[in-house]
Amino acid sequence: MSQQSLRRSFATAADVARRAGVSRSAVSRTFTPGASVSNDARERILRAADHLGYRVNRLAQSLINARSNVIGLVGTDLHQPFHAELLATLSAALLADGYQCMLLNAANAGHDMSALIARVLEYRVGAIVVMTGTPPSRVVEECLSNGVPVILVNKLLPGLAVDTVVADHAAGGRLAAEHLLDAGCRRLAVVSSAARTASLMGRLNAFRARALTAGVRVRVWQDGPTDYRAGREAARAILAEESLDGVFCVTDLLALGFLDAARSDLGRRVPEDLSVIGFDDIPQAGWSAYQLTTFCQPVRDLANAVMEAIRRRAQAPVTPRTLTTVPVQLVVRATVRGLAPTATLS
Amino acid sequence: MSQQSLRRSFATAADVARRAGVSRSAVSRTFTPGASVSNDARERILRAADHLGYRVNRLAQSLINARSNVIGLVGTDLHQPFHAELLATLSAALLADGYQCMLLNAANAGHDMSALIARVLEYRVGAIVVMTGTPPSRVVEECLSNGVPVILVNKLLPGLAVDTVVADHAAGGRLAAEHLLDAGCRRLAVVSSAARTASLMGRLNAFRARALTAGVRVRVWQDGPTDYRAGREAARAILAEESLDGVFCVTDLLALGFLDAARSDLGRRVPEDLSVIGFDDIPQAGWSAYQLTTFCQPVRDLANAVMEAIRRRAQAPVTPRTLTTVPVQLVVRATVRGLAPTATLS
DNA sequence: GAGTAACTTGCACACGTGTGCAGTTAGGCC
DNA sequence: GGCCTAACTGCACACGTGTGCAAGTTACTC
Repeated sequence: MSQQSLRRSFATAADVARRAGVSRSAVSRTFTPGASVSNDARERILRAADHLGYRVNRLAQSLINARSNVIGLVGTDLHQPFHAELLATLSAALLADGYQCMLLNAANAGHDMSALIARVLEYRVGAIVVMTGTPPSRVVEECLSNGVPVILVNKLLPGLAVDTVVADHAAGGRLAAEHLLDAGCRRLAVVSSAARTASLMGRLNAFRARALTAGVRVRVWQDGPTDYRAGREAARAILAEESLDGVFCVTDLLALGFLDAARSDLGRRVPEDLSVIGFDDIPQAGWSAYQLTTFCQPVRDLANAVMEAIRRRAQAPVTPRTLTTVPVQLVVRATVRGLAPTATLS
Repeated sequence: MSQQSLRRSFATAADVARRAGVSRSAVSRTFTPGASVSNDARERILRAADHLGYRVNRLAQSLINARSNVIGLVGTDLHQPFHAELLATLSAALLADGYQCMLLNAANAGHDMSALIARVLEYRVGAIVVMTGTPPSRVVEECLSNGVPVILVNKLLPGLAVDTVVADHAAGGRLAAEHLLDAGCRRLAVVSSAARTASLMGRLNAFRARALTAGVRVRVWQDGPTDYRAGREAARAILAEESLDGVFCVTDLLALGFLDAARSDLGRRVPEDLSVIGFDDIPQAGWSAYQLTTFCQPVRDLANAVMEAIRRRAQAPVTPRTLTTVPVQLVVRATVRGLAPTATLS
């Protein structure tokens, strides 16, 4: 295909212009929607561009516009099912809208996160979406003061002009309590983690508040991370020391670990002796070894809300901050007593 | 912090130079490792830069160098546990080495993938890593002819000058067969998918070949995707029509679905009646509801090999293609008859 | 003290693109 | 045919940075 440019680097607009016998401006205009080029010239240019394998240099383009259409995606624990699903959905939506995603894996959380965000600022990203983990507000302020919008998913940073998208954690916690109470559970516990995230605390507090309304006290466990292993350890600790009949785990991973330990290590029957509810509705929750009753956090709705916020900021950068709440939905399966659906496994 | 530049955009090197009373070159050199600046000037410049919140504009920088230190990461099915883990590990390694990751989620695979790669080429990425899915060789050729190295993980594209990193799928398949034969299984099957990937076919063929060596024929199932649901369906189809005592699922997700269907839908006892082996060692394989015997595909080694290849190409772009094979490791758990470890669950 | 080497510094050009402005051309209408 | 409008085209500047080159400065050696 390419003749002399075999080992050379990319063709430039000037190369295309030379081959098509026009000025470089014409080439630029051909690739700029809405610009004015004659059909004849456009056709010659497109042919030349195709022949040379021309690709617009976004670096130069973004340099002019002072802003690239790259979006920074910040996240931690990307391997966790829910985070992975959110990332997959969000990145697909961004790509479909013509954006590019720069992935910031803040694996070693905390102070590292500011360094990562600072690095991505060097690319003049069009926006930064924080999916997981909480960024220090100093960094967020820096983004905002430089005109880079920040969008937070499932976390709250009051006092900053950031758009925020959250699932309705409080409704989930409240419904979880009601569901367990309806099933006749009276000795309740909630299993959370040492990370006092806004989303986790929202679920926990709403659960406890609703239970108290019914005169039921709640044993609270907050320790370790929010993964499978922590769920198992919570079960061993909690179930050994007191007898419970209803547990709300603020995360599916916690719930699945809790379930496994309760069943195989501690010999409890679920849901006969013990009811368990999770949160997130990760794929594993639906696997037939678990059939966990949980809450679906609609990832697609979250992603859509984020896209909405990005588009809004792109058009009008100075609009006031926005808070979008996405409803959650109870998914009834088979880990709550008496309320199991007439089991039909597809 | 910022005085007049509150709502302004980013500060430039010229701004810093003005404030520090030096030329713009000095600023550039201050942020270029190994360049020559006096300590006095450097200090004044750093102070001014800090005050103004200066960040090097990588767009302009990469425009000069004709190459950015952004790496394109191509993948499909990012929500699948193994893919998510590979992505998490690889992105962390890249960030630790000073690179940035541009994520290309080729969710709607096939022809879309070329469009995505073409788009990321516009950012003059330093390299492209294909983690999942197979890119059309036309696009790969375009990358190479433009001097953008391509690195393939777990797939083979013969005849192209691409560096390749693969796990030792053949060894895994062979060992799986041996492990089942050692356990006394004689009625074997392998469960794969309709996707005839090099990695999947490598596992399958080696398994079958090794079994044939022992005079055992193998029932082969290749249908649907490589997920949990497909594993269940395979179990229903295969176990209904013939009696088997050893099954190798080429993916853990397939194996877990197979296990669940075999146990709860079809009433088989595992491992007493039926032995099952998976591949990948995703976290769920170790959960106590499954305790799946499988092969660990060492994600960290794969990531390291990729990093190695990137560094090599960065230094010497014209070195001949490289093929790195990463060994896999049998993880013995409890789904193969008679060979379960003396169970101690930590 | 002179010569020289090493180190600093600023100028000016280059990277590849978008776009305002002015100039040119084509086409329609009287 | 002359005039007016609309469409098209090219020039030249701008974006923010890296770096070769030459000029300037400092320090060291004989």
